[in-house]
Amino acid sequence: MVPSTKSSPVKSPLSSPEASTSSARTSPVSNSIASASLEGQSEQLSEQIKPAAVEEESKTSIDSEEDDKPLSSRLRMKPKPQKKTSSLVSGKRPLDEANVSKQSSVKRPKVSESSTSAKNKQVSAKKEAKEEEDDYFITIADRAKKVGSDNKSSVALTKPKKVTKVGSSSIKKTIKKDKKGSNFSKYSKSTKVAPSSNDGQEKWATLVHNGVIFPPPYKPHGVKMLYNGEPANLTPEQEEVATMYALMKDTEYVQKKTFRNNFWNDWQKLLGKRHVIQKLDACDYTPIYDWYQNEKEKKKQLSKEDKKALQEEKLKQEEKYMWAIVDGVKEKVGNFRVEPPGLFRGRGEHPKLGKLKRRIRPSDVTINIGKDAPIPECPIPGESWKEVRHDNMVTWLAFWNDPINQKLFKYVFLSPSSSLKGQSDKEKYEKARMLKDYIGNIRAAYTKDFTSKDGAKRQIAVATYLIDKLALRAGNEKEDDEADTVGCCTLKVENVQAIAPNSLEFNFLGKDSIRYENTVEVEVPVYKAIIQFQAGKRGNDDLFDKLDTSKLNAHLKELMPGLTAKVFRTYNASITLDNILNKETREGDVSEKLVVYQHANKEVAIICNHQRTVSKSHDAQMSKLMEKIGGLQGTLKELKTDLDRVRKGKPPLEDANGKRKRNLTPEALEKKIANTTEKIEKMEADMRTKEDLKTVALGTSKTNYLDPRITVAWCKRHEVPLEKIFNKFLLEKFAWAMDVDFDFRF
DNA sequence: GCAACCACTTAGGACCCGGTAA
DNA sequence: TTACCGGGTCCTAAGTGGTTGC
Repeated sequence: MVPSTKSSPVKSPLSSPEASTSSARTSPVSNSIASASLEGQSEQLSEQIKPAAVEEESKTSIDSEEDDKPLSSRLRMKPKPQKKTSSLVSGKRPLDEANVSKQSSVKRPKVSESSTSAKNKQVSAKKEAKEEEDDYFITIADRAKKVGSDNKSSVALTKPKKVTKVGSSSIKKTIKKDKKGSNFSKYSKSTKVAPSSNDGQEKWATLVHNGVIFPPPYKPHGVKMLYNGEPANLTPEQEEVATMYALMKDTEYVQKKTFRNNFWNDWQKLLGKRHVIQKLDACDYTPIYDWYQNEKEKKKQLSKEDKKALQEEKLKQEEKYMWAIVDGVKEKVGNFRVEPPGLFRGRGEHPKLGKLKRRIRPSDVTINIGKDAPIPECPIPGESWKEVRHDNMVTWLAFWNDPINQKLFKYVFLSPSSSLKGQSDKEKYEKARMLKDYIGNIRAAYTKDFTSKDGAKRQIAVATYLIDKLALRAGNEKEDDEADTVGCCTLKVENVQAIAPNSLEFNFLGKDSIRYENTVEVEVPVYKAIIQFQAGKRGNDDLFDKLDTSKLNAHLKELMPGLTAKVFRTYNASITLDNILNKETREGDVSEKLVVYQHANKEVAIICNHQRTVSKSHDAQMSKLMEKIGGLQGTLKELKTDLDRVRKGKPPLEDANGKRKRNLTPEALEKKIANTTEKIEKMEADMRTKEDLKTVALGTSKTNYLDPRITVAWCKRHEVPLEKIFNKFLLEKFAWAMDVDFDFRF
C-alpha cells in the first residue's frame, strides 16, 4: 500500500468525551412477470421456492411458460436453513470479561513460531504460483477453441445450475499469456481459505499484527485569529479546534447553520464562558487560513528528493502497522491509521455536522489478536490499550467508539485484497448468482401477492417488486440524530407520486443524501396498491406502514436461503453487466470493446443510482473542447476546398495570414481530411462521454456490485487486457477471481 | 416482537500525483 | 515550464443485516 502523503494539519490532545433524472432508467426487470396465472397457488410462505432450474433442467429463462403453471406445481418444500444456535461460538462481542485479557496481565509469547510458519506458507504459496504460471503455454485463442470444443459455451449459457470451476486445473493448463503479455493469473492469489466464512464460524486460527498508529500530537502554530478585528489569545487546545474550522473556509460546510452551531457549541466548551470570544460571527480565522495555505505552498515547493525523503520516513514509521499475519499468511491491513481529530463532516443535512470529533487515544482502542501472538506495543509511551481480546469469531483487528455517536464503533479491518475479504466477496457473488435460479418463481410469487387480501403481504410484495425492479436499498429505520434519508421500507407517502395510468414518480434522498429521482412505468396492480397504501395518510407518513427490513428479509429468506434485500442489487447489477457485454461486444479493436464495457458499467451505475457531483471545471472543459472542435471543423472545410481546387488544377487558397499554402497532391489532402475528420469524431465522442458521465460514478459498482469474474472472463474471451478495466486496487481485491474460466457467465 | 448492539459492506469526496497539452 | 486533467488512493460516513436480551 502506498502510504498517504496527506498531512493531518489539525491534531489535538483533547480529552473531554463529548467536547468532543428523472432519466429514462433501464429497468432490469422484464414486464412479462405480471401476467402469470397463479390460480391455486399455495399460501404457504414458509415454503422455500425451489429454483426453476432444479425443477426443469432444460428451462433456460424465467419466462411466462413457467409462470403460467399453478404455483403448487412450482413450489416444493425445501429444508429451512438451520437456525444458528448461540453456543460457545457466538458471533457477538462478549460483554463480559471471559474473552478479555488486560494488557498488563498478558504475558508476551515469542513470535518466532508463528512467523516461521508464516514464512514457510508464503514460500509454498509463491512456489505454487510459479508452478501455475509455468503452465501457461497455449494462446487464449487456442484455449478458447480447445475449451469451446470440450465444453460448448452454449452449455454454460443454458444450464443455470452449472457450477463454475474457478481455477480448475484443466483450464489452467490451457492458459497462456496473451499476445500483449498480460496474463490474468499473475494477479491471482494462491490462498488457502476455509470453505466458508459464514457467521458463526471461526474466521481465523492465528492472528498477529502490530496494532494501530495514532496521528502525531498537535503542534501549535501560534498564529492568532482575530476577534472583532483584534488578535485573540488561544491555548493550544483551543487553537487546534479553531484551526480545524479555519481550514474549512472554502467548503460548503461552513455555509450550513447546523455546522456552525455545532462547531460553536463544542468550541465554546473549550473556550470557557469567560473567554473574550463570545460569538462566532465576530471571529475571523483568515490569519490561520493564510498561514496554512502558506505551509501548503512551502511543502509543494520542496525538492523532489526532500518530498521522497519525507515519504520514505512516513513509510518507515508505518510499515509495521501495514501488515498482519492471518493463519500464517501475510495480509495487508486496511485502515491501520487511527482517525485524526476533526470536525464531523456528515453528508446532507446531518444534525451532527460540525461537531468536534475528539482525538482517539490508546485507552479508547480495543485490540483483537491471536491468543499466542505478542500483544502490540502501545505506540504512545505511558498509555495503554483499553482492552485486548482474542476473538476469532470476528475479523476486526481493533475498534474504538465513534466519538460522534458513542453507540457506533470504528473498526480496523484487513484490506479488501486480503483472503478473508476476498472469500466473503466471492460468497456474496455466489449468493447473487443463486438468486438467478430463484428469481422467476420469486417474481411470480410477489406478482401474485400484489392483490393479496392480507395488507402486510401486499406491502411485502410491492416492496420486493420495487427492490427488484429499481434496485432500491432495503431502508432500515433511522434515529433522529441522523440525516433524514430513506430506502424502500422507509419511503414516505410524499416520496412517491402516482401518475396515471400506471407510472410512479420517485423522489427521495437515499444513502449519503443522494437524491433518487425516477419515473417508471409499473405493473397496474402495483400502481393501484401504491395508491391504496397512500390513501388517508399524510405526506410524511410511512408508505409501507406494515413493513420493516426485518420482516421483509425474513420473508425473503423463506424464498431462498440467505436471501436479503441487498442481494437483489448485486444480482441486478451483475446480470446487467453480463447481458450487455455479451449482447453488444463485437469483433474489433480493444478501444471499441472498452466502449462497450463502459456503456455496460454506466447502465449499472444508473440502475444503482451511483452519482457524483459535477466537477467544478466541467463547463470550462466542455467549452474548451467545443472551441477545439470548431477550429478543426474550419480546417476541414479549408482542406475540402483545397482538394476541390487541386482536382480542378487550381492552386490552394491562401491561409489566414494571406500566405500561399504548400501545393499538396489530392492523395495527401485526402489523407489530411481523413485524419482531421477522425480527430473531430474522437473529440465529439469524448465530449459526449464526458457529458454523459458527468454525474455518474462508475467506480462504486465496479468495486462493490459487479462480479469480477464476468469482467475477467470477458477480457479473456475478447483479448482485452484486464488492466484496461481494473486498476491496481481492483486487481488486488479481485485476486480470487482471476482464474475463472473464459466462458464464465453470471 | 422489538430495540439495542455489533460487525460488516457500500459510498462519495478530498487530496495527491503523474502525464500531457499549451 | 506551467497549467490542467484524470485517475488513484485514502478517508471515513452511511448503509445493511445478524444476534441478543428483554
